[in-house]
Amino acid sequence: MKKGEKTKNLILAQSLQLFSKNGFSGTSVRDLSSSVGLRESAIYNHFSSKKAILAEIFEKFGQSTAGLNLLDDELINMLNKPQKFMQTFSEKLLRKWGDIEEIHFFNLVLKENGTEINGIKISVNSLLEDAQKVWVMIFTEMTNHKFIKKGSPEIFANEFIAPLFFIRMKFLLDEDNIDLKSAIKQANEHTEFFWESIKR
Amino acid sequence: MKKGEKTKNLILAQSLQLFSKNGFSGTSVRDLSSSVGLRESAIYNHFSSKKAILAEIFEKFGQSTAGLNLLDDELINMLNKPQKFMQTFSEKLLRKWGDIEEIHFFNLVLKENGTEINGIKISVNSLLEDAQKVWVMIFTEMTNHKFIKKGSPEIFANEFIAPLFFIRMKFLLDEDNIDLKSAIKQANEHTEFFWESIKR
DNA sequence: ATTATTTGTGAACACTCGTTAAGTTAATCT
DNA sequence: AGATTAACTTAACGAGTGTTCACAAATAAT
Repeated sequence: MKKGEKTKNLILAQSLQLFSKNGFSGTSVRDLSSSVGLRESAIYNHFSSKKAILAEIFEKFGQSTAGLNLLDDELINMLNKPQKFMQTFSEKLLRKWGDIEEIHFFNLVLKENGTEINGIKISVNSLLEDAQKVWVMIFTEMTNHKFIKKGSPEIFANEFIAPLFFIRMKFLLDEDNIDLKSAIKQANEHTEFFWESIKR
Repeated sequence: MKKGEKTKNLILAQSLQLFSKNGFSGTSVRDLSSSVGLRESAIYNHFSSKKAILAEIFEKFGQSTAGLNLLDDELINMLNKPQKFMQTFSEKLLRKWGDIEEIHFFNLVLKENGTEINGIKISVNSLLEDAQKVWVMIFTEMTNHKFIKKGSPEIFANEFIAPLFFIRMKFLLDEDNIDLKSAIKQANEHTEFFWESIKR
């Protein structure tokens, strides 16, 4: 890796960290540059503007917070054991959400919710909707194969996902107070409770 | 009401609006003053600093987003009809959350989450925890009187509240896309689904 | 109606902001 | 190795920041 590429990644990483903590407006280019040990002007060798940094952060981290990429073969083969499936999935999801960069990114989305960037609106909403869509698919599949009882997959999806986001906000949001253990514990409690409502 | 008090309230109202949209750092004193038709220096007749405005916003709106104040006698007398109780309460809560000032305040808390103000940390978390505590109380009462089946009131509270916050974020967050009707509809679906899990 | 007080303006302050240009050092290529 | 390109520094720009101060206008009290 060339030197330029290296510092560019460093700038991106530090920007994510600072933007998520102090917000985009609350972070100056001088804050950024000094956090990577450079002068402010050096930033512009790698990015055309401060906004361009934010844009590239969203290009890099913006996809797939929903968890679609967690659906590997091992997991898909569990579809016929819904409780096991949900438990395994939610633990994987929470572990992903517990990653420091994912935490920073979530904080950033909350802080910059509503901001336009390259004509696209940053939106907490779309995070929720993306996650919901995945689970509507999953529950549709499960009802079709009669692995769970009949009912609206949309409602099932809402009821399953909402507590996971709730847990995320409670245990995986405040950087000084991350508690992955409690998060997973409550997610298991949730899955157990939820399973009782949808089993055949 | 004297003139001074009037403009002070105007400044507070406009500040809540602008801070919630552009963030504290993203809003200048000149933005504020011009939004109420004044010069920037006039602001300092009513507030000692920009930060003091933010502090007073949190003093004014910061209490009781949890919904404790919605628990009037009419509602308490419904405790023995849990489904009716939950349905009535959540509709009241969502209507409150659908109020424009409440929407702005929620956006503000999301944006300024983690910021210290007067030594107190602004925190999304405490909003969730406050709401949860209220419902732990309620479900404890309901289990004691055997209005609902046995089980952990903490889990019940999580399972009941999480979807309400989920709904809030989906339908009562983006100012240009408020949909109270859908919010209430989904809350009713949720209550119905949830009721099946906790009825005796 | 006159005075006292409150609320507002206009201009300025010291400082920080994002960004650019010219020149220097360091890394890469042949 | 020397030549070429990439990466960084120093210095500066115009504009915007929060805040202050002397003064003017409007309101409230006598």
